Amino acid sequence: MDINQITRKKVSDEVFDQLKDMISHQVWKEGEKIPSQNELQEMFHVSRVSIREALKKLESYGIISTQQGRGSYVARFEDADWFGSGALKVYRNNVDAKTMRDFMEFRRIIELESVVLATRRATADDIRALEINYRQMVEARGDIQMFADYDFRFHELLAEITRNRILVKCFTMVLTFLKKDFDAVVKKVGTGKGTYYHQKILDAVREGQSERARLIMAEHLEATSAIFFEMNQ
Amino acid sequence: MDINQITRKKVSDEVFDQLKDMISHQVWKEGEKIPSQNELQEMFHVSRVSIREALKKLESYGIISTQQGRGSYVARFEDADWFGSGALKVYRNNVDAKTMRDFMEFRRIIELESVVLATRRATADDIRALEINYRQMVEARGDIQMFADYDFRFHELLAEITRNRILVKCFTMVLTFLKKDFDAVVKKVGTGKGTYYHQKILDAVREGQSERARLIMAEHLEATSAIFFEMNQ
DNA sequence: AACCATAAACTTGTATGACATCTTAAGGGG
DNA sequence: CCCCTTAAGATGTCATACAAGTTTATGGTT
Repeated sequence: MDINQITRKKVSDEVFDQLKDMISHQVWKEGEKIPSQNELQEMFHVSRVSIREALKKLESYGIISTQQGRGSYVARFEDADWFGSGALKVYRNNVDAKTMRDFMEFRRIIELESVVLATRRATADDIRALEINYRQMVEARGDIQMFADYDFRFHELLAEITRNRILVKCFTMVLTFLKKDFDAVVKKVGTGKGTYYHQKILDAVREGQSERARLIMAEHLEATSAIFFEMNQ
Repeated sequence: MDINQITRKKVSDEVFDQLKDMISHQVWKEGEKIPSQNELQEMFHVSRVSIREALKKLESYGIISTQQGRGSYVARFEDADWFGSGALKVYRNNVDAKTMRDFMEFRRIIELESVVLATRRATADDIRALEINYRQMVEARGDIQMFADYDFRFHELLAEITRNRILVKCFTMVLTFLKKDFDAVVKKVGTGKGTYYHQKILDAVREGQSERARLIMAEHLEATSAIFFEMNQ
């Protein structure tokens, strides 16, 4: 059985998490100055060392920028070098509609190319992995969250089958960002549509018809993002 | 005239840079343990605080992982969350041929889609910016490095014209990684081919023919990567 | 000899105090 | 009013000590 890891978290990490959440909830907005290290020290009742370590991590993530003699300032989303790092989650709560559209559009680019390359490069084992995933997803129809996880995993599998590590990284980055919305859409539309599209994509991949796979994926994504924008109009 | 910024760098940043370079040059290989903080302290003749700050930055970049009581270990490229951060440069020197191919393939995906979207969304100002860039590039034929920079900028402009921030970020990430190779190819083939393709792409964008723009870009990239692989066979 | 519990040594994490360096605001003399 | 000096506030660095986690050494028991 699994033991609950009871590793006490490091003080500096707790401070980091709290500051991250506070910035995420816009206690201090983009470009604004956060309290000085002395003030934070008194707020959190920890040593300045721990405060500094937390700030250093935030700075490395591109969430704040620190200047000697002046203080630390919350970075602008534009400038922030949020890619891949934990910074993505920080900004997730307060990106504007335009940025969401950008993410959706980018996802489309990645996934359409992904399914084409995957179709060309899939081995027998890859096909089998997709089939297993499909079966598991169907069987999970009772548990919508589990269903959504298998759904997500199907797309991830396709990315992995391309054998392109950069593509996989990008895919993971974008889909991690969109996971919550992804789940929301699945819960909205239920399990029917998902299995329908996945089966047709799986067939196309199995038969090596990359262009057909691409078209079905395009339909699939179209339907998904339509629901999303309907929910967030 | 430009004054040479004579800001003395922070001690911790100098330590960071040196450690980064050492890891980049595989003084310690992936998975290996780097010296303890006490040893580093004596090696660099700085306080442990500065060492710790440098290590914290490396850890935040995903270049090392630190465990209390054990030490710091160089992260594996696979696990490293190198996206966007300075970590990319660390691994640049010692990625394998497969990863290079992945980057090239990914660049192709990004750029082909980029030029299509750019063609659809370009304003009169955007066209003008591209024309100016083209003219500057032609005029810079005498200085091959400046020529390469304008060349690079042309592609970057196309990405920006899509107005998709995620696309731009990804483009920048990949091209920053490939910049050195990019320059090398330009220096190899000279200025003729570059101006030829850029002009044809510019024409297609101006006339709003996205499919044609895409095809020429495909040719352009094909030629470029052919040279690259020829140089690195 | 093999085993195991305990202690010692090593490594990272946190706290405290002091001072250096940089930035900005305040104050004072022209 | 302007400029220079000064002071106050903020971050950067150093030294020291101790806490907490991990590995190694130790020494006795079986």
